Amino acid sequence: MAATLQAIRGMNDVLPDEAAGWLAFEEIVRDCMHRYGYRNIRTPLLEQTGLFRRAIGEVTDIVEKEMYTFTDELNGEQLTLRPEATASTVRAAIEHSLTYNGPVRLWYAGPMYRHERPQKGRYRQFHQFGAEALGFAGPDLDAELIVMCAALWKTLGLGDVRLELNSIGSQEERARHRVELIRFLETKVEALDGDAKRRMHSNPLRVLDSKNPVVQEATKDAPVLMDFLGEASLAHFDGVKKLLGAAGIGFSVNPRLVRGLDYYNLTVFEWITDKLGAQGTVCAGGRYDGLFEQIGGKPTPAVGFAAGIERLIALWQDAGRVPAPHAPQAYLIHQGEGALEYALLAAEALRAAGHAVVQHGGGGSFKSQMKKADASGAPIALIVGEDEVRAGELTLKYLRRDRPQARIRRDGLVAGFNAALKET
RNA sequence: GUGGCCGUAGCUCAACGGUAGAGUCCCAGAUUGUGAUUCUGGUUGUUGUGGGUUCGAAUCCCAUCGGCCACCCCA
Repeated sequence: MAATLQAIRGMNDVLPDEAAGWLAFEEIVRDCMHRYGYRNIRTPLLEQTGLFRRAIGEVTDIVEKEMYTFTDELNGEQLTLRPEATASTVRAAIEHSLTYNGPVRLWYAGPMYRHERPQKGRYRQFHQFGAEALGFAGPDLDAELIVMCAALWKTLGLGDVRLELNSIGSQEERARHRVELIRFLETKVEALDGDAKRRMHSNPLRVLDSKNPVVQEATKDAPVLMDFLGEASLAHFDGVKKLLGAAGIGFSVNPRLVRGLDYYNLTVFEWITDKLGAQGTVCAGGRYDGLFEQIGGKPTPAVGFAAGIERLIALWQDAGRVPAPHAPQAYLIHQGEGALEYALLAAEALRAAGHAVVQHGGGGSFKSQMKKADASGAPIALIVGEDEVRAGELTLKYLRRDRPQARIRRDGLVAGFNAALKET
């Protein structure tokens, strides 16, 4: 036998037992998006590498070392598996002039790819859903997205997520703060660790959310970005906070909250849990008013978020809220002369009426068929033997209730079955 | 990319230098047309892979692949 083939590291099979939960989860997300007026968009998993380099930022970790990038050997194009979907969504919006007639609300879901070392809640192929409100400038959409998330957590029954909020202002405001921050960090350089020193010039904001207590202590009097925000930025932030207050959504302002991707401005937010170990961020987003221009579109304000499906499903499981998979309504056992054809047609009649009926396959003794019927979780076993075929009937046995089994007429099958289902 | 722990039956695990085992699951029978309990019997392995040490390796050593967790970073 050839060497065993296995899935690529960090890319997981979602097996049927678990996939049932995924389907239920996705259905809840779809329903939520629909209720808020967001329309689905499906973009390719593969894009030109340049899209992500320009959108996400050349000096981010994602672009520098985490992208699955390769050359298409057939035509020499540089391609990348999407590490996130906002860039693709905006690219599609520009390419198809989606905001020509005014702003649009969009949502997506699907796999993303980042070449990181796998650990709890972090995989090389992982799944996100997200929403993007394109063409809206005011704080109302920032708030709407956050309110929508809160509603979704409520539907899912997740209690252990908290909201952190910040405003990172405009590019100009960040630039002025950056100068002051670097000046401050240079005075503390002996207290900084290697990571902090490295980032001091490349991404000084990142130094502020270091997990190293020594670095935290040394930077506790660092210049705060919030103090550099002008009137317009502060008004926008106040608008968001006021709406969240009105909606009764609790949050804490974290002045050190920054986002990993370059395209954000003004509002940034994260939904965080303490229940998933080191990967506590379950959903994150913010405003990205500059992104359209950055990748060649007309200036268009926009705001969005992305949520990690694996992380949310893990939380959902912890909370014990994942619904049990649907069992079939009946398991159909057959044995003897003419029973197979008879059973097949009976099953088809029930399925046409909307019922989930599993017909036993692969032979086996009557006893083993009964065992399969039990294991299927179905409330009812339907039995077809030579007796039933001759009589034009089926035997109906309740598997989960102590009720006598009964014969039902084949020509009144659907009605008889419906009546029996009510007794389960 | 860095570090720690770990890879034995489909699953959960034992054996820690001397014959690879248990539970569970699965299959069959007890019960020839009636499941989930019980009893009886049965199948299941290149001990992740490749080298090395040894009379002898699941066990010790090295490499490699994979898993888990953390760092970095992120959803």
